[in-house]
Formats: sequence, structure tokens, C-alpha cells
Amino acid sequence: MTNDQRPTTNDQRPTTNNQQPTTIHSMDYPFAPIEPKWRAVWDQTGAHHTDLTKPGRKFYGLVMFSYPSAKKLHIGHWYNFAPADSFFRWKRMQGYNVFEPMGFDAFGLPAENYAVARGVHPGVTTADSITHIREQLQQIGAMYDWTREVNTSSPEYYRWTQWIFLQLFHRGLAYQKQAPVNWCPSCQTVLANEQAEGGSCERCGTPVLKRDLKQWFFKITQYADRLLESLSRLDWPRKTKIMQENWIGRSEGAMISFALEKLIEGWPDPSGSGFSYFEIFTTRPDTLYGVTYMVFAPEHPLVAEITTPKQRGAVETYIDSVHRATDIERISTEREKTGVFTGAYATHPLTGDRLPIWIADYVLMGYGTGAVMAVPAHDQRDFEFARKYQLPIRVVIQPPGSSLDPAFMDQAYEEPGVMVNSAEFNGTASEEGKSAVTRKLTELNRGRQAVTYRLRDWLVSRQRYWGAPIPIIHCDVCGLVPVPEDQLPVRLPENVKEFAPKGKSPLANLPEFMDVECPICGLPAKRDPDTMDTFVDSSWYFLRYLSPDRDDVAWDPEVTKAWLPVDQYIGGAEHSVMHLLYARFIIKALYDARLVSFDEPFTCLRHQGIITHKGDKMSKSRGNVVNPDAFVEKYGSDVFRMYMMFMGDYEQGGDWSDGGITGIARFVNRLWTLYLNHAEGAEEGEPSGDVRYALHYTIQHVTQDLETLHFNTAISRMMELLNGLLEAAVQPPPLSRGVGGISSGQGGIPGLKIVLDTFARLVAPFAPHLGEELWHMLDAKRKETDSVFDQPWPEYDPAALVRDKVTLVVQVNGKLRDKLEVNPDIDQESVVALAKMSERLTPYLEGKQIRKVIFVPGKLLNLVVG
RNA sequence: GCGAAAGUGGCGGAAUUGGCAGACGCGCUGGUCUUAGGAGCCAGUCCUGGAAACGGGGUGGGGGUUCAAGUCCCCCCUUUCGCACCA
Repeated sequence: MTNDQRPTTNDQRPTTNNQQPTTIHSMDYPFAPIEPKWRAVWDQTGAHHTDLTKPGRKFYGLVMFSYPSAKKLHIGHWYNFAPADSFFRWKRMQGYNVFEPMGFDAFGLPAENYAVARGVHPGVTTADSITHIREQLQQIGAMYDWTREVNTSSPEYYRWTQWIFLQLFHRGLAYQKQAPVNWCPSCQTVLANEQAEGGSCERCGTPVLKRDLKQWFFKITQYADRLLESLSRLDWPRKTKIMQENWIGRSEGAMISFALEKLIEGWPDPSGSGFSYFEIFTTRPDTLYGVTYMVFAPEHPLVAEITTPKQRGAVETYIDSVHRATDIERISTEREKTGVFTGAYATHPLTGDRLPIWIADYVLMGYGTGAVMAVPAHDQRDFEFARKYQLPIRVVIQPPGSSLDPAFMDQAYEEPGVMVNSAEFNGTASEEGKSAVTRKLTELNRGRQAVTYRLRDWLVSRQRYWGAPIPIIHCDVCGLVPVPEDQLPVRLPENVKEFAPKGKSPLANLPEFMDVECPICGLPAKRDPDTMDTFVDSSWYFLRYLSPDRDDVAWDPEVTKAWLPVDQYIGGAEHSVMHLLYARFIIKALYDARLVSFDEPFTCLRHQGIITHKGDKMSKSRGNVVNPDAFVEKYGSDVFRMYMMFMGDYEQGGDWSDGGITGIARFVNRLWTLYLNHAEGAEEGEPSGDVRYALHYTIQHVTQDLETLHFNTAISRMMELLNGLLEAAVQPPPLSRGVGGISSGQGGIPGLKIVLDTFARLVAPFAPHLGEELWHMLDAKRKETDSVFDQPWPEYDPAALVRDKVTLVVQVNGKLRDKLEVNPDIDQESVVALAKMSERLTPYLEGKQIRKVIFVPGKLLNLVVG
């Protein structure tokens, strides 16, 4: 960015006498009548109703739908929705057929907790909230196609959520299993792993407990590799992709079989040796010779089988204490590792050594096989444990150029090195050793190459009322029986009195809900009392937006094929893992079932930043919540939304301050005043000179900035244009002013009409009501039903951006010493000649030798002298 | 501990490929109009010396590369976010 390109800078302008404005009537932009007027017109003309049967150049613009957990739309919603709408409106003016839907993620704990707190049925409070929020949403003036609104808590919607569950069930992707799961004692329900990050409930912050319960899972782990692999095809923030990668947590290594010293029923004995085998996963098969003991997770099913009578008491006491600990305590890395010996031994697959088997809480049942080989010399956790319980430490990887003595080690050596004490592998580099050892184990049928993931299956059942009932019937004879599709939806009973959480689903206490006939055998059977995780609802809402009224299918295949995937998805980064990963999984599963023709739902994703207030996240408890309504009422919706865009980088977020909004209000007033005074009778014809340059400069930059969601700088560029126009229109400046300014050379501005028409179109996506109003002010013949949003987005003419004079910076020894007004394609020789003549440069050049000349055409000359 | 991003005036924030640091806005100062001004308009506003012209310094700290560094490299500090015994 160089000054000479700035349309409004005029640093060489001579001071002029103050000339009083003659035509400016200062008055405030009357948003109060104007904004509702245009909203009514848009409603009337169906301006925001997208004809989905004629996609044309389609553009599916999506924001994360709102969560009616309270009655109010908060500033975070505005910050997500309003700038996103500006982007989508711009797309529309670029000629895209834009579809911008809105709906309500109305099921779930927050909505239910809100209802419970007030003793009212969640259906009532939700409907109430939706009514209020919809009104507030309408104030934004966004292009929402309200004819396609969805509400995930309506039977018309959750019927199809249940249908999707059944599709997964039929494909073996929805299954029930008994497992230690996260239990939130406050919400009285189980949670998915993603919702219990760090051991606390994602909703209420309560530490979660482990409970062994039978629950429904979606087999997302089956898609781990594909979820990982197709990330590379997505235009998503790098950070979001990394988070998903980390969450999936692929790691390569080996599965290795260790023999027990006895035979246990149900456990493999492939060699018929009379001993059972168990597997462990390791990423370091090269350290296999350094194993000195084995560790099982306390929950490991073999523990009960192998524990010797002598150790039984200690083992049981230990397991008990582990179960009482919350996950927070258990996973804290601060805490010293604890464990206990089981009395049992395993046999090393290569050396035949006896290895004591311990249980310890640092081994997690949910990862790998729930058992590990312990190599204290080369794994810090094993090292700490071995030191504490005086277990042997055996060095098998030697660091380059030195040797390790276990007696003097104060931490494990985890880096690569050379294998030692490893029989035939001695001297092998550890990296190479990984595959060499795995190969040997494979030959001996005692191991294999393997990949494991951190990702766990998605636990989807919830012991709560306000959700979509799981469409499964439990029959003593037939087992798990899917509810026949023609019987969907399984309606959530409405006349429930006690929906507060009690540890099991409130539905379990309703015989009229629970008791059914088995659809297969006709005998009495029970419904599943649990409801689905809300993230199931939100994993497919973008499909339903396209066919919200269809009661024969979940979505219209033709329309879906034409409109999806979503072209631009905008929402909070807090959904980087959960919602976005779940939705990707559901879409891939539906793709495999040939129910959709795309396997990634969101081609391009961006996150808005977070708006803080006084440095903190806004929250009721901090008392720093900014109420958008107050500002909308005072300044109007356009000013409010533009200020949010102007505050800073959209993807960065920022700190709210009341003061700054006046800057935008002034801008809008000044712009409005300009049109008020000049719209009528503005000079026809083509703009020329500096005005033409400034206009095209603005078009270029606003366009570029919108492309990258840099709303703040786009608005700055428009402010510069306005400042320049006001100066030119109000005070015809002397001819001699600097190149940067707008000068007409006469009283008026030639081509002002075109300038104003273009400006109205530029500002329209940012301030839709204002844009519409300004555009209509320009031509009395324009009907109310004509819309600026049906006008083409202005295009800049590169020729208009070519200047006949540019400011060339002259440096001496890298320091700025002069500026020259020159022809842009002037050559080095001429510039040096000009520089030598410059009086300002004389003191720096006199008596010196020019040793080097650096010339950047049209920009800079640097003379190195000495 | 690991991973990612960021640190620029009183404040929010701008600055293609390294090429005029501080655009735009808030706030502040002075002026103007006014019964009044917390409205509008005009001028000024990184720090520092100077009446000015014009100098000197300056993008978290330290070093380096370069004619030239907010931007590239190395070390350090701080903040935010994410993950956190994942074998």
C-alpha cells in the first residue's frame, strides 16, 4: 500500500481559508422508518425466497443455526450472522443464486435446563424463545429464506433424525454396548468424549464420572481414516483442520502378542501352547527388548482372571479407588502415577523373559488395547512408574555419541538412537528398528503392523427428555428391533409432568410410551427410553433446509444434488471438533448408503472471532453482557452490524466498546447527507480524473476485502471515498493540490451520478437497508420493488487505476530523504538525474560517492553513498 | 509438557513479493457556528528536540541477514486458544 494510491490523502495540500458549506444540511439518518420499510418490501416481493428448482449459479451460504436456550439473541449471534449475511449479499450481487436459510437447534440440554429452571415444559419455552429470537433475527435484515425455516424439535424434523439413526443402524454404524462412559452428575446424563473434554462436562463444567453403562454409539471410528484423509480437500482454517487431526489422533505402530502363563477361556491361544495371549499396541517396537514389565488398565477384562489370590485384595482396593476418582483427577499429569502388582506374569515374545503384570491408572482402557508394554528407559511415564515401584530399567536405545546408565538416568530417553541389548538388532538405527522388529514379530506370528486412533465411537444416547427418541424397540424374543419407517416419528410424549433429570430418562417412567408390541413378533416389548444427542440433529440440518416441507422423504435427491455441498459455512470455532466432525461423519455414512452424492458437507469454512467485553468473555455471571437490542434501537440495525464489521478482523474477533460505534453512525449520516444534497441533479456522464481513480480504487479494494472477509478494511476504503467526495463536493479545492486527493477543478463533480450509484451498490451488502434507500434516492423512476440487490456488483476498470504521476520515494543509505512526483514508467537513469538536482538531497549527496543504486520502478530509489 | 496463533500510538486496528510504519475510526486538543453543545464543520494528534524549517528515535526484548526488516532467520519474554498420561 503506497500513499500515492490513496484516494483521499493530500499531504501537500496548501492550507485554504475555511470555506463554509453552502448546501450541507446536517441531519441524522432516519433509520427508524427506513429499515422496517425495506424489510416489508423485501417480504412483499419475496426477495429472499430462493427458487431451489432453478439453481443456476448456486451459492449455499450457511451460518450455524441458533440455539434457543434463552429468549435473547446475543451479540455473538449478531457477530456470526450479520457479517455472514453481508458476504452472502455480496455473492448475490455478483450474480449468484444465493440460498441463505435459518432455523433453530431447539432440542438439547440448554433448552431443557432453561425450561426445568422455570418449571415449564421445554416445548413451551422453546416455542416462546423461537418466536422472540425470530423477531430479533428479522431485525438483522438478512436474506433469510423464512419459508425454509427448520426446527429440530418438531416431529416433522426429528422424524427424519430418527430415520437417519435407522439408516446407520442398518449399516451396523449404530450399536449398543456396555462401556465405561462419561457421566455428568449435574446434567444427569452420559456424554460423548468430545463433550467431556478435559474431564469436565462441556455444558456445565462439572467433573464427569466414569460409569459402566449400556449405551448407544455411532461407529465414527470406522471413518477415522477417511475423515482424516479428506481434510486435505477442504478449504478450512488450518487450525481447525489441525484440531480435527489431533482429535482423530492417528498413530502408527505395532500390535504385539504377549503370552500369559495360563490359559483363560475366551482368550486366544493361536499356537495351541496352552497359554492365552493378549495384545498391546506400541509406537516403539524398536524398544521391545527394553520391556521390563506390563501394565493393564484397571478396567481391563483380564485383570480379574489373572490376579493371584495373594494380590486380589490389593488389586480390588486399587480398582475401587480408581473408580471413585473423577477423570480430572485421573488424567492430571501432575499427579503421581499409582498402580499395583497383579501377581501374574507375561512372557516376552522374543526373549522369553518373565514380565510382571501391573495395573495402573496411567493406562487407559479406551485407547489401543487397554494394555501396554512398559519400557522405562525410553518412556517417561514408564520411567516414573518404575522408579516409584523399583522396577528394573533396561536401556536398549543408545543416544548418538554417548551411553546411558540406568542407575544415573533422571528421565527416560525418548529420542531416536541406536539399538543395543537387542540381540540381532544391535547397531540398528531405532527408526529402522521399528519396522525390523515388527517384521520379525510378523514372521513369528507374534505381532503385526497396526494403526490406532485416539478417536472413540460417538456416544449418542442421553438420559434426558428433550431430544429425539431413539427409534428402537427392545424385544425379549427378537432383540433390538428398529421401529418400522412408516411408524416414524416415535413421538416424544407431550403430557410429561416430570421431565427433570433423575439419572435415567424421564421417558422410562411412562408406560404409555414405553410399552409397545414388537413389530416382528407382536409380543409385548419396550421402547428405548433414551433420546439422541443434539449433535445428531445438527449433523444434517443443512440437508433439511432444502426440503423442509417434504413429508415423504428427508430430502429431495434432485434439489440436494444441485445445492450441496454448502459453499460457505460460517460459525464459531468452538464447534471445530464436535459439530463439524459429527456432520462430516454423518455425511460420509449417508454417502456410503448412496443417500447423498457428496461426501463432505462444507467445502469452505470460516470462523468468526469472539467478541469480548472489557477483556472478558461476555457472561451473565461477569455482568459484562452487551445487549444488541439497545444499540439497534439507538443507532439502527445497519450501523450496529457495520460497527461489528468495522471493529477488527472478523476471524479474530475483538473487544466491544460502546464508543466506537459513533464513528460508523457519523459515516452513515454523512453518506446519507451527501445523497440528500446531491442525489437529485447529480452530474451525468463518466467520472474522470481523481474521482474516477478513487472510485475504481475503492471498488477494487472493497471487492478484494470482501473475498477474504476483511470487512473492517473494506469499510475503511468506503470511508476514504466518502471523505474525498465530501471534500470535492463541498469545497472545490485549488488545482495545485496533491495527486492523492479528489479534485474536480470546477464546482461540481462530473459523473457524480455514476459515483453515487456505484457507492450505493458498494455499501449495500454492509448496510442493506441504507444501500437500498440510497440507491432509490438516485432515481425517482425506481420502484420500491426494484432492488439494489438485483444490481450487478461494480467492477473496477484496471485502466482507471493507472496514474499519470506517482510519488517515488528517494532514500539515501536507506533513510527517507525526499519524494519525487514522476511518471510511473520513468527509468532509473532519469530518476537518479532528478535526485541529483533535488535541493533536499544535496546535503546528503554533497561530497559523497554514489556507491550503489537500488531502483524499484515506480516506487523507490535508494542511493547508497559513502 | 505438546501444538497453533498473536504482541504495532492513549484506544480499536491498517500496512502485496522485504520498499514512505501508524490507513480508517474512537478519544483527545484548538478553532468555527450556536441561546446552548455531549450535534455539525475546519485544523491538529507515534515519541522526542525545535517557533518553524528540519532532525533524532520508534512495531514485546536481544542478536543476525539485507541497500532496505513490523514483515525473513536464531534466541528469549508475554498473552490467547486447543490438546494434555493416547503407549
